Amino acid sequence: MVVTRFAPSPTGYLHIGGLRTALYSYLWAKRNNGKFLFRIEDTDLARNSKEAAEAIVEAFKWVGLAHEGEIVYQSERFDLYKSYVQKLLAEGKAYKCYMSKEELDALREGQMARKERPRYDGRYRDFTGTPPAGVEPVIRIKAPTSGVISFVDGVKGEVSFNASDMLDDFIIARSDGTPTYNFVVVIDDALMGVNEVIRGDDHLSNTPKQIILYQALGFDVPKFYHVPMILNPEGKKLSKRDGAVDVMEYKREGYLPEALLNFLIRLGWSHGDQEIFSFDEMKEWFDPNNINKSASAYNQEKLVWLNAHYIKQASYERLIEELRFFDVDLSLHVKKELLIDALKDRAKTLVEFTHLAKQILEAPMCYDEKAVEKFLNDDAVIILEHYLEALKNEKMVQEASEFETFTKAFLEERGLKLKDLAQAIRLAMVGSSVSPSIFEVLEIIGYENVIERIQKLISFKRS
RNA sequence: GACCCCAUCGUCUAGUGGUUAGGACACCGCCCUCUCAAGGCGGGAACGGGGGUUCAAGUCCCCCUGGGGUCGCCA
Repeated sequence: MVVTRFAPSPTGYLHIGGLRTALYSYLWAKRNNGKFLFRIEDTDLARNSKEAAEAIVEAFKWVGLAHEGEIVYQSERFDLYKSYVQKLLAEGKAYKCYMSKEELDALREGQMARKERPRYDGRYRDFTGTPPAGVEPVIRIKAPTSGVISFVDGVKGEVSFNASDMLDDFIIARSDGTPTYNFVVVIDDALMGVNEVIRGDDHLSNTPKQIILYQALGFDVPKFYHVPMILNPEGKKLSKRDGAVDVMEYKREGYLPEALLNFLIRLGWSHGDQEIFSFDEMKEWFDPNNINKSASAYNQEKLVWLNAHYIKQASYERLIEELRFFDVDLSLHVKKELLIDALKDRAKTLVEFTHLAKQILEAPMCYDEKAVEKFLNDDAVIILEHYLEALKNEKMVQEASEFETFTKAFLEERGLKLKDLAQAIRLAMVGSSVSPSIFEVLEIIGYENVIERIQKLISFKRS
């Protein structure tokens, strides 16, 4: 059975790159009827926060990736890790190192000055004398000093490292007794039964260290997939300066989670020429073995296009529900379906959707200057006034088709074209020269409000 | 600097020795049209460079260049 996991460290929000590896892990587990587990890597008590862990879980909920079982918190498993440290110590596979931080820093500085790769020199590897007083030791693993460590990565293919220029006796437990990252990752993955690890390729060079640990601990080494990083549009590492990296920021900006997921799955992976993937299709076809080897640049336009696509596809109920987050409640509006139909081809995000909706729902507070100048000259005001009179005399016009019939008859009597009046009406309705079809807008706004808005524009122009 | 990884249109990608190098986003043009979108049709646009191997190289090998990652008592 395939068991995968997502294991973020709670130092902030859920990063977009993290979400992508989580998605891949989730999909691969689902495709194989396996399990997708969730673990919070909070061994560094000083840097982690409860709030950050909660924020990540919340983001996970938003995108709809469900994990199996309880969330594992590493901070609650220190005793477990300690027992494995003791085991390695007892077996002579790890040892106490009494080197102080100052000594270590001095060693590194010297190495850097000589342009060498900074590394521990192994001075306590075979130490048997009496330890220096007043130094709490760290625990180091005895790593091989020669040979080659290689593994077959599901994405990169065969990768190998020379132990001699890669490894040193790295620390598995700090002087305060807490275990370090590489150590706990290995123990937890092994104990949780994780056998396929999909993660960012920034972990590629940690992998030989972890393999050493798997072997020292007597665990099976899992299959690794190192997925390339997401770059910014300039091809550099994605950072906060490049816009949204926090997943929840996408929610605030009006993106649908399925658009985000669809965007992420196509960043580095493909299924022929297909662009749009339903969640079921993702689960059916995703395979980490054909993830692209090269890094891909974040491309906002594609996300926007995908989002527009999913907005077009969304049901009335869904859209009404999503819009609540932006303080727009359409549920009681009599023309809500017409409104939604009119806007969903035009809004690229839900934020845009709310702006467009409000523009129609609320009478304009001001008018676009250029539009007034261009479409509301003296002749146009007169036509509009006549139109207003005619409309008042008509008593009641309701549907878009009725507004259209009425308007066209009005124009024909005067030998005018729709062009001569349409923009003036639009200006009266929404305050600008851009809107959905005016007849639909008129129906949505309703006879009485239409009259009011036309009157308002005329008096604005006349004053 | 050392080590590791990578390299097809501007971007995401298809391509696994023989292709007019395909699709999508973006861009441009046309159609539709009450504006703006949406939609339809069409267009420009790529194999980083140099050596090999081969009848044949975007595809295999080497070098260069360029990019990315990692080198913590962070994860």
